[in-house]
Amino acid sequence: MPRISNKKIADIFYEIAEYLEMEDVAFKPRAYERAAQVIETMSEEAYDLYKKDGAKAIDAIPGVGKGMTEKIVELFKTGRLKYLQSLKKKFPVKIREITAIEGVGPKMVKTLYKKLKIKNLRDLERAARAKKIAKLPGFAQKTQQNILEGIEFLKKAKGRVPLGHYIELAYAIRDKLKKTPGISHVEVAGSVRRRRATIKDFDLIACSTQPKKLLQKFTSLSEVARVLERGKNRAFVRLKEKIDADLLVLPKDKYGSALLHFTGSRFHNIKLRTMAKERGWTLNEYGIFKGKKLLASKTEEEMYKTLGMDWIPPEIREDRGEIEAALKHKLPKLIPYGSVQGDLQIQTNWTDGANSIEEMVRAAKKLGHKYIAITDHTRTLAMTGGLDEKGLARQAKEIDKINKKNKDFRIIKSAEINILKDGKLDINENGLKKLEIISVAVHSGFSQNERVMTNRIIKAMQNPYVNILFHPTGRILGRRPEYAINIDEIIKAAKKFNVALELDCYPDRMDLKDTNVRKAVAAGVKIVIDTDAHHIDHLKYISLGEAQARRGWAKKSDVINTLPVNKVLAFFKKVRLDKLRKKR
DNA sequence: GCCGTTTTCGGCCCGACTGTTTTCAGTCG
Repeated sequence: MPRISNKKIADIFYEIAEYLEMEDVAFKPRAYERAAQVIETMSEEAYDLYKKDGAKAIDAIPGVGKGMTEKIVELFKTGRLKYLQSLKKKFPVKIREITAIEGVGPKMVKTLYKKLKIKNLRDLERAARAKKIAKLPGFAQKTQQNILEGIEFLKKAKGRVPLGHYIELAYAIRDKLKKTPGISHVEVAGSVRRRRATIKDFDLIACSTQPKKLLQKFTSLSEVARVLERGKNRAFVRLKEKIDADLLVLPKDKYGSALLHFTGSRFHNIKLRTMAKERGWTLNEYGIFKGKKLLASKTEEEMYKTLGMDWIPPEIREDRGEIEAALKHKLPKLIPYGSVQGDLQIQTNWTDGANSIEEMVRAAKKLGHKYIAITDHTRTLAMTGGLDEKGLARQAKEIDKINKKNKDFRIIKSAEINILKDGKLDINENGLKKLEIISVAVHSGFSQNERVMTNRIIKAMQNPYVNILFHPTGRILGRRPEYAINIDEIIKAAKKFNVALELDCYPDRMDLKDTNVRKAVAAGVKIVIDTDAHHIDHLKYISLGEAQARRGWAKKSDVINTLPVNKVLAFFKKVRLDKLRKKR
């Protein structure tokens, strides 16, 4: 049975949604999109659910009913989907490839295919260059030009990008707009405000008495490469950094409704609007209305309160139960920003890091950290010059020396120990004993099958010395998928063997992902938030980790390194002693 | 195609902007 990934199922459902959109089918496209989005971001693989509990487990996925369950099961059984094949037969078009162009949707694809037999991006580019597009009914010069420019952009753009590489730019743009006359509010909304691990564009909202002036300033910022849209209260630009930015400007008393609208997520908004509708109200970016009467718009708190619920932190606005919790006044108290007191994964120039231990210490202190763990790679990671037992001992001496010089700061002796293919560690027991925190990670054999990989990691976690599993699923955003592991079993083992799971918040990793954090936390597994810094400039990413922990509904008490250093060390020491005692 | 403290049938979020139009369809968020 082919192991079809969630990503693959989601891609197929998105594709179906576009084909149905093309045929003007009502409502179904959104049903498929909604299901695709849920499957794409859920914590466990649908395939694992199916193997364990059969079709009923698939049917239990929110947004997936009888029809889609059948289709998913067919994919698992045959690796194919007859329904998609029949859609493709009718319109043999690479629809998602073409609709990736900004401003080109399913309806245009249909015309392009019917009139010019355009099936993919290459056909489209050729037709546009030959000036054939402008002659089509409903198309003209401008559309043809937009298509050509859109194709050029697509060639350079990378799709969704890691938040951490762009977040500073988003806020820099916000800050530039702050000084515009007439402005009362300006804020970054959208997936940046929700702190999704990857983003597609920037959504900004502002309130101003002079929207024209503000939009003028926005579209003429030095960061802007091209203006895509510009209306009375909205503009859409393409930045030189190969990412788009959207600005919505409304009057001051609409700040709350505008911010809510532009923060999303889409499905969070849809649920709120449906709730408003059930009461005979309407909800839009201008407020909540009963007929023409305005019920709320000034602040988000007021908006939520009018709907009978508590204010919901943006990080969890994904329609994953937060609305129901807010209605019952039972939202979790999410870990506050600034809670993490020390970073427990840092590489230095002893292996593949760029800076010395002392440089890392200085940078960490500047950030307000009270401690860091030095976690250079170990022996078998040869390309990084991994340390063996002797190397670790030499490094320990160096750490002792620096610790003596720093009274108000503590360096913890640790390592990122390699889990070998059979689940053994590449540092012997004597070496392990000398470390204060023992963290382990997989760095090879990524293609092992799920059973082998899962057992391998669980075997490592059983080792009584092991405290933390680093970047548990191994994903690199946009480059490498998670390795095949059964995250449920990993979480169960983490609980059983008292091993913390890392939320590695280097922007390209963000691993554990939000939905896995939520599962781990629900299972009572402890989390640590680390940057995996290889350079002093990486330490600042810790707030991205806090953001993602919030997205996983984590509380401060779920995260070990919110504790002061003595408690952190005591915690791990106790775990080790308990495990050694049990072993005997 | 999904879903249900009104429901297993009858609903399904809402508005701005563009381009090609003479009142709107398509796209986007």
